[in-house]
Parts: sequence; C-alpha cells; structure tokens
Amino acid sequence: MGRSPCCDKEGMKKGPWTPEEDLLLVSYIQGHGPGNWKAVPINTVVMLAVGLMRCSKSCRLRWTNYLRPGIKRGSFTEQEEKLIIHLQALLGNRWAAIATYLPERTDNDIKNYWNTHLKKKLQRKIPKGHQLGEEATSVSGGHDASLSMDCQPPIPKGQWERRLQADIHLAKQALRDAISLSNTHPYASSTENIARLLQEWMKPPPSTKRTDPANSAVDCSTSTAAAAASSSLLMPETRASGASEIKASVGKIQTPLSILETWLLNESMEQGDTAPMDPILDDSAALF
DNA sequence: AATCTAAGCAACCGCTCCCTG
DNA sequence: CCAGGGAGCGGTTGCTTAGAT
Repeated sequence: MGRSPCCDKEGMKKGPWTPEEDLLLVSYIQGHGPGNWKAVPINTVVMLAVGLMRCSKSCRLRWTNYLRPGIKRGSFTEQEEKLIIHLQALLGNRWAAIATYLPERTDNDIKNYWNTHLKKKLQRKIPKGHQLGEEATSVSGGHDASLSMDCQPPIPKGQWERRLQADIHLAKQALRDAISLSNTHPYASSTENIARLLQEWMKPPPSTKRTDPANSAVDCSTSTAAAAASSSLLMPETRASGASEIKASVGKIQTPLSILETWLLNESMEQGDTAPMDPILDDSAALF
C-alpha cells in the first residue's frame, strides 16, 4: 500500500501556520464542516478564491490540535493529570483513546504533557523497576500496562500476575475517576455554554462573514466545539456521536472500551473495590 | 549583555486501519 | 476478495522561549 502522496506534493507549504492560513481553514470548515481533508486545498480555492497550500494531513492536524473549538489550553489540573496517569496505565500510549476522556484536551497535548511532565514525575516518584506505564507498548506491541515494567528482567509468573491484578485495580480506579469527574468537573459545568455556542455555530453563516475574518475565527473557534464537547461529556458511548472529527477514532475504540468499561464497572460494583494490592499502587497513590 | 542549555510545544513523518470500488 | 487511497494515530523532530551561567 503506497503512502498518500499529498504531503510529498511540491508547492505544499510546511512549518508553522500563519493567522491567515488559520482563517482560511476555519472559514472552510465553517462552510463544509471538518472531514474530507483531502478536498481542503482544492475547495478553499473554489470557495474563497484563495488556495490553502497545505496538505490534508496538515489541515486535519491544525484543526484537531489547535483550531478546533472547545480546546482548553494551558496547564493541566491535578485532576486531569491523575486521570491521564490512570488512563495511561489502562490503555497504554493510546493517546487518542485517552483524549476521549478529556474532551477539552487534544491527543497531542496529552502526549506532550505525558512525555514532558508526567513521565519524569513518575520516574522521580517511583523507584526503578516499578514505573507505571513506562514504555507500555514497547514489549508487547500492545497496550499492556502490566508489561510496562519492561526494562527489567523477566518477572516470575506469580509476580507478573500480581502486577496484572494491580493494573486492573488501577484501571478500575481510573474509570471511577473518569466518571466521577464528569459530574463535578468544569467540563460538565460548561456543557450549557458549549451547547449554546454550538447553536450559534449552527446558524447559517452571515453573508458578511468574510468581512470580519477575526470574528469569524473566534465564533468558529468556540463552535464545533461544542459539537465534540457537548456530545462527548459523561458517557463515552455518546461522546462520539456529535463530533465528526473524533468520531472515526472513537469508533475504532468504542466497542472495546465499552466492553472494558462495563467489565470494570461491574467488577468494581461487585467487589466494592478494595485497597491497593501492590506496593506499586501505593507508590502511584503517593503521587497525589 | 551575551551565550548556553533545557523544557515545552507545534508540526511532520511514517505506519496502520478502514472504507470503497 | 483484493487493491487503492483517505483518514487517523503515535513517535519523533525541530523551533521557540525561559532560565541559568
């Protein structure tokens, strides 16, 4: 299977985006909605008489990581941090999946935050050989958090199983946190605002749209948002429905996650969930 | 004030997945 | 069923900026 030639095309611009390019992209998406990225460079010529000389990948990335409305920027809260750590233990380096639990953060943001902050933090806190989620995918090629202690000699079977148990416990904790956060978290409290913004967004664009590009960008940037955020709060299952740009990725993981969640939840309910069963957990708990 | 270094982050690259014909 | 192509994901790079010397 050959790679997409779009990014190799000559004449395609690379590097940091300019405000003008952002406006072009936002204007395009306001008219067409996100998706069909391949058509963006062409359609911006047709629609706006100005071509956006960026490849489809670049457009998608710019939109999802920066322009997409509802994105929260700035430092991560302790709650978010905690959630990321737990989800990383549960899912491994599947940043897109983790990002579905933090609708206002992008996968890229989370990934960067993990690599620049959390990894170090955990390494400092947790003694060698007990580092949760460290290089979780490097050995198994999958998201096996229990195999995350890969930088050490093979673990005896019994011990390995104990650690697996420990990770299951972590996963449960993460799930509970994720759910409880949705009830108390700013995300939830801002649902109304987001929904209102979404309605604004859904209004037909004014004919004078292009006369005030700055406003257009701002309105728009609070918009889609919404689509993603408002539909995505609380329940992972409903999360995917509104946001076309994350729909596909969520679709990929939705079923497994739902199964996993159901399983974890059922188990937690049945067992009433108990104290950590492994020193590892104590270590990670001590982080907070 | 100038230079060096490290941290943070935006963007790119290359791979895989999945849809469509 | 298969091949092609678009979309998405995770890893990595490289630029910018802040802090240290």
